[in-house]
Amino acid sequence: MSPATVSFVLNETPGQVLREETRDRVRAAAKQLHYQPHRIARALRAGSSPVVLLDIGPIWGGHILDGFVQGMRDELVTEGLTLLVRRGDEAPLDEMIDAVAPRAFVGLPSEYTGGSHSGRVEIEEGGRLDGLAAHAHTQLGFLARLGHRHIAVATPATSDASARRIVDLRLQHAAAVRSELGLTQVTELPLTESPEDDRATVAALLSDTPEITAVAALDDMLAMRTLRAADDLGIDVPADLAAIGFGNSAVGSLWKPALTTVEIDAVAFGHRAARLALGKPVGEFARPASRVIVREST
Amino acid sequence: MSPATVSFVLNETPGQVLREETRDRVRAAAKQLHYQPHRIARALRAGSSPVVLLDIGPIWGGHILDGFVQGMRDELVTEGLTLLVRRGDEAPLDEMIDAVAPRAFVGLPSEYTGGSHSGRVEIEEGGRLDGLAAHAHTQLGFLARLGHRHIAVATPATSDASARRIVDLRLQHAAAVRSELGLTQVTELPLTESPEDDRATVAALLSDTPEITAVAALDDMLAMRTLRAADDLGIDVPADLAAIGFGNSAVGSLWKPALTTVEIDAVAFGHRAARLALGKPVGEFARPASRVIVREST
DNA sequence: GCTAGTTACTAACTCGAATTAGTGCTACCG
DNA sequence: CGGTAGCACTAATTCGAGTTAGTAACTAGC
Repeated sequence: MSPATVSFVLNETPGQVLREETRDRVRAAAKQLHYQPHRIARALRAGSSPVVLLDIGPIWGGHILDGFVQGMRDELVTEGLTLLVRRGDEAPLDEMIDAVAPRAFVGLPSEYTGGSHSGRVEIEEGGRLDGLAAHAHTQLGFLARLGHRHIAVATPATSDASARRIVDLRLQHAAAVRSELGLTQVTELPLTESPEDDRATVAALLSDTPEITAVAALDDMLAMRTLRAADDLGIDVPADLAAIGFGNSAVGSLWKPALTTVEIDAVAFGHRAARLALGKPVGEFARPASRVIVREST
Repeated sequence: MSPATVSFVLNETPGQVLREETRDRVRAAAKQLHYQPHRIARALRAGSSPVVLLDIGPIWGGHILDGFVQGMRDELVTEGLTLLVRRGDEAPLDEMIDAVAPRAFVGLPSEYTGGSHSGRVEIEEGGRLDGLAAHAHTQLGFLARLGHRHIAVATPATSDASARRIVDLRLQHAAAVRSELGLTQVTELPLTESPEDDRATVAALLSDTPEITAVAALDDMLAMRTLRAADDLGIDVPADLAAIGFGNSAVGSLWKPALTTVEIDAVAFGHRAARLALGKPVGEFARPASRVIVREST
């Protein structure tokens, strides 16, 4: 068995004429010897590892993320690629790209700018139809249809720059759909990790701007912080203050009152992201990318 | 500049006599040419990528995980290694090990058995002093000291085999510390994703075994499911039923009543895991690996 | 027996870095 | 002038897979 012949068989090199019997012999030998191609050597030749790196921003988590990852994986396995996920708290992005040499890189709105690395794709999620802007539309539109005009947007009171960037991006989307939805005002409501502080913040906001009748939160956790503060202040939800979350997390349905929230079709987003990263054509969304799950808090 | 000389300088090969001026010239040239050593080629020579793969079981999440990852990373950067984390829902473990060829592999109690891969370390977390057994001791011991004798352990009603394995492991730990703590009985309380089902399960358990006065949950989420069910059933917490969580997650302090929980020193565990994986000696714990955060639910 | 066609072979080389053994050159000392 | 450090060089190899060009061995047809 020459290395060349073996290579032709195992990699099914097109245009190579080999007897079927020979192919069988090679395959049998490979099996018997438990031949496992050395991936690093392959990667060296190919120029990159059979890996796509997904960089998650600091905010996303839980339910949505799971679906997104799932969707990307579905798409990548068809190409024999493995998905690697980097969370905000893990190794620095550069270090990670350097260490694994991925075939492609997918970043949700991130700090990462510039870069000569091949196959790098940035998803800016600003899409009017399928990005965060659309989700803002879904969330605020629902409140608008219920008659709310003054709405507060609950955000995390973070000082982290990259987290802040995402928050600002989402506030911009909210502002962008404001007039279209006939909303009078959209105010920011920055919440912390402390229930006491949050109570004070909510109380201050409502006394400053009593016209506010609803809170749209950037995630379910923030919505629940709001509900907790409202409960502490003796505010009736949803009669005096409605609240809607984002992401349809598990605790939301458990809360009392059960949290109304926006669910997004994360799996479909994952598919899209993967196809984009691989340079394959992305199709249309089969159904709306986000929808409201109505429960008791609105 | 010969390749050999350059290699000696850049890798600081010990035992090589070189003039400082030459070293400087090499370094300057490397900088000017933006020399970036190709990691895959390096990995090929070294036999593995400069990466340690951490495999998280299906249960862990949130707060604890963050600390653990942080701790491992602290330790690994000193060796120039990058930490990669695999969650339960991502690519299969084999595929991932195959794709990145990590220097070492760290698995929390997992399905993964056998394996010729070098540097693979399984952490069985059964340690009496510093593992899950110790945490069970911390959690149940606290309830025992409050006078509880019949305790229910809230578990996720999962059918997933690997998740089930971890649950069983933790139930075993609970059973193991039972007699030592003077507890009469430790019963399993399997909770689902449905508040209605949970309410029925809790009601059934308490009518079958009215002696039960406390619930110890395997994580905070399960503790909150229990609290939700208790609230629905009109059970007074903590007077008629106490509840303690595990993991000190963010929502726990937000809940009403605020959740008593067990916090574990995840960063220290991360350090240990990394040192273990690298074959370095692991020291003693400076302080208890877990402690109770007392709030209103007990 | 010659030619053409089929099939599998050998040998050399790529990817990029690291490492070894051996060599050449300079400078200094006795 | 010979000997010996001190220093940097050349050339060859390794890691494992994959690829290419050229060739050898065999069979079939005329």
